[in-house]
Amino acid sequence: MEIIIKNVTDFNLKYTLESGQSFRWNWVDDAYFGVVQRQILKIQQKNDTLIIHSSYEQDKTSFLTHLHHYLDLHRDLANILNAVNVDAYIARAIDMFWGMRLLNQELWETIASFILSQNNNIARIRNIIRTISQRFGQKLEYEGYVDYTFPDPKTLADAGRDKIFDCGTGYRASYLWNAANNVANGELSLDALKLMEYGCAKQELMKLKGVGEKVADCICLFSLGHQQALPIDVWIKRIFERVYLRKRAKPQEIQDFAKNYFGEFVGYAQQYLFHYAQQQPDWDNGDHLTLSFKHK
DNA sequence: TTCCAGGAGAGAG
DNA sequence: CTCTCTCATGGA
Repeated sequence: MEIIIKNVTDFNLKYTLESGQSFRWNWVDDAYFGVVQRQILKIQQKNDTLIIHSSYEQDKTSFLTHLHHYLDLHRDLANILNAVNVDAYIARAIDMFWGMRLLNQELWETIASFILSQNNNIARIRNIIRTISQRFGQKLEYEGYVDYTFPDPKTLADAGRDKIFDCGTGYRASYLWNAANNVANGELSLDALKLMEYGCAKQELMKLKGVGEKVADCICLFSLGHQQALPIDVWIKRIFERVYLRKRAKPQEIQDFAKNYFGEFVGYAQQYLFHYAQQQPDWDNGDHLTLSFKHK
């Protein structure tokens, strides 16, 4: 089917799909291809119009509803960015990547992806996830583009640790296999997780081996829609130590400062800072905080 | 060759 | 509680 969404405000497809929160989108010729809801999606943006093609052919209304949710289009981004735009440093990040949104991705795939992300780089994470999907997922084809669903927990549990290791997952293989078993046997309920508050969901996720504070926060932010989650990876740690706190800081200190400084949408602030720092660190611009124009 | 990547677990102190 | 070491892998 084809879906045209017009008058999309404050949305940038490229920044949203290439900001390190999803590992599954591929740019081919003039469009992004990916897998959502076990269907291939082809998405293009022309100014304020989204052109979406999919192999999915049933129930257009519910598909459209899910698409809005997935792309985070139901939120008032301008309001959010205005709230976190409290100094000249993040102002540059916001200005440069205006329209970047936090996705609401499928939960199990997000759990698995960020278990695999630890002590790893984005390019290699993408390769590993592609390999796992190719070997254990279901093959899909649309307009000549071939991709694979991410395998469900039971499939990975049945495959075994060694087969997961063979996908290049390294020491994380046992973590992923363990998580797959926990979900498959009902010890961890994905449906229950979706209903929990942020703190409760994070705590529940951290019961999984291989899921610590940072990975749990990624899952909360990139799948469960908890905008107050602040994943602290090496980049975010560097930003807060060099730009904001100007000293070595433990994760909890950064959490406390950031929550107070940026407020309830700190997760969105984090995404802009992360993407900005990756492309143009600009660490030692010491005058940015004295130029602070909104923060009291 | 060594270092690094959207870290976390285990052990020592 | 905090600090340190280790865990596979591939690209720079």
